[in-house]
Amino acid sequence: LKTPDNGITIKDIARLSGVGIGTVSRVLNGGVHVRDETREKVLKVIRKYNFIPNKAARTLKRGDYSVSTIGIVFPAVIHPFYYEILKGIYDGLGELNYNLLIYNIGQDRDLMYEHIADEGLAGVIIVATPITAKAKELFNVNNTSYLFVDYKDDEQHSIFMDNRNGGVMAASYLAQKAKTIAYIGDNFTSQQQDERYEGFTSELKRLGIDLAAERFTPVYGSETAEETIKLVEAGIDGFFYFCDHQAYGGLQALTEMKNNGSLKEQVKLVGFDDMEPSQYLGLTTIRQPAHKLGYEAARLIIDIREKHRSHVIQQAIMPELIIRDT
Amino acid sequence: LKTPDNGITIKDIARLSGVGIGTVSRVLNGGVHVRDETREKVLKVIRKYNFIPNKAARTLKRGDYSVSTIGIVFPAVIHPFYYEILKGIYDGLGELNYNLLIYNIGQDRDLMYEHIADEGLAGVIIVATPITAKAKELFNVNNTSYLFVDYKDDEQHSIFMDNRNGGVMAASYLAQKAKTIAYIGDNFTSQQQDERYEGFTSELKRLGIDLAAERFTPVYGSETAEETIKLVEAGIDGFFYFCDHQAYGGLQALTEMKNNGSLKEQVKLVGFDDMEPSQYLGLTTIRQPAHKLGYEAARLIIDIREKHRSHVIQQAIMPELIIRDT
DNA sequence: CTGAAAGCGCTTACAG
DNA sequence: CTGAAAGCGCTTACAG
Repeated sequence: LKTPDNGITIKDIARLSGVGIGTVSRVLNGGVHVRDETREKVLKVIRKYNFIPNKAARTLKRGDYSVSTIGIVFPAVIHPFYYEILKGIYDGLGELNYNLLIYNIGQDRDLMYEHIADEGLAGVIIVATPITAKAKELFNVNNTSYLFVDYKDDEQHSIFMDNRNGGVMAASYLAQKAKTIAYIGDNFTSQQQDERYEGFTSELKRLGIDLAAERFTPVYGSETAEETIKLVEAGIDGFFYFCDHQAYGGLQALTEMKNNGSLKEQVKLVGFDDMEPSQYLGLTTIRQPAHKLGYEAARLIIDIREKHRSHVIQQAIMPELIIRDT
Repeated sequence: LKTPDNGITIKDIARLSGVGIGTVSRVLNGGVHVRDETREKVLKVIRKYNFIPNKAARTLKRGDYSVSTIGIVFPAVIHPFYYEILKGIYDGLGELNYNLLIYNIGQDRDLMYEHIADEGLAGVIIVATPITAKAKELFNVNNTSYLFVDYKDDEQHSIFMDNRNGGVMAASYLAQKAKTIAYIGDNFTSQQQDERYEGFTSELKRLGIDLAAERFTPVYGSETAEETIKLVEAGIDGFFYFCDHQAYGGLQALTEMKNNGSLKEQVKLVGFDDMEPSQYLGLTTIRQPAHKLGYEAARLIIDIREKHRSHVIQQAIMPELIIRDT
């Protein structure tokens, strides 16, 4: 998790080169007011011992401003959708001149948050995952602002999709186009899926339609296609998938059935995300403006930091039904 | 570029809350051995003055190992391909427990490199762009290892695609499938394009074929499709595009022509990258294993740092011709 | 539970 | 040109 520096200090270098530490420091900082001969001597020792100046000491003494950096935390499993969000964050922070520090320590989340909290960051963006009460406490004590993205925490700043309404949109579309409707979801539980599912089933119920079947499969792999084929054979003609990548599996199933002549009637598919391939594949889907989500998050975290707002921001972004061939 | 802290120190907080600085520090560090009443009092002042502990002082005193962080530099314009590389870097560094610090300061590159150099990073990965001699000098003096990815610097550690051979592959494929061949490239100059172009044209020449036309268009937008239509009408039946996204424009042109009946003969297209939509679209392309490139880069920069190698690493990765429908 | 003090590794006036 | 010393803002034994 951490790497020690090699333990050599400016004092060692001074002793080893037979000069004072001030002289070593001068060599390190541009070498002005140092005799060439002395400088060479010191430089040789520095290189020999692979000396790296202690950054903390340097910063402390110099009274450096800290370069503005925003920390980013991703969930353990990264769906491609999150990369779209990351692009948005990168673009948004770029305009505001902030760097991104992406944390990547999977094993011990608590330790990670401890780190983040005393990193002195300008803010932290937490993508698509909750955090522990302990982590929140750490952030608070250290005055580190944080913002949830694509996740709704009722008591903290959050910017998120209106997943429930996305589910409603899918339901009302399929209700018009299909007779027997199924849901194929992700076999991982998530707030996002819970809400889409709730919106989808509630709207179906409101329209007097029963959900005919539901399956939960991995986002990647062949299972989604296989389940789709079975369900089509069982008479389902309308599918709502948790995400586009699962819908691609459905699309593949349909192509297969078309090719071997087993597809009897029209089957409608609705995805969720509107990832790049969807436009080329003609997939009807619920579009999440991922880039916008990230971009807005970037602006928001800076805003929170600067304005020191007292009220909790809860910003919902509405998805959009994109009707294509399916 | 930088933000000053608000100038408040632990000393101020101590004075303002009527306690010693040790007590403030204890509150800051978990609050053990502090009376609840005292803690609340101090916390109130901390919050009131929005005190953020100086990270440098903390780190220095604690003798913290520095958490291992690798800096990442992107070119000003980010092609989606680089995000694939980033995923690979993220995954590779994740396994090794390093964080990613993505620099995002577009305006003043030199100042950025200065920053990076005295950041005390475990290493720097520079994606698809050269750097100035001055930046190299800064990295060297501060003992900061760096590695070029998807760019070849003959004198520095580099991991890159064999773009020239990619061009050769495209040429030999099209030479078999088409009679009249054109190149449609990016209207930005880059090392990558220079090499693909060189490989492509050299191989055509070797096979006794003349390049019938070349055009340079923006990667995004409608120009590529428009140019493709014009060239097909002029008799071109084989296209090599700088990248998949330009080839998608070509694909779109073909679909359009097919639909209005103006497509007389078979036209072959070859892209470069093998981005996700390509597999769905049946695009023949030269695959660059972008994820692998990033993943290997992550392992390499750590290796360079740990082994303190003296010889320069020059690792070429071979692309692969993926034949699909076009 | 709390305060006073030492010291982390540097940089930078200040003398010489 | 060079050395000795102060001090950056914290943390953490050490007393009390």
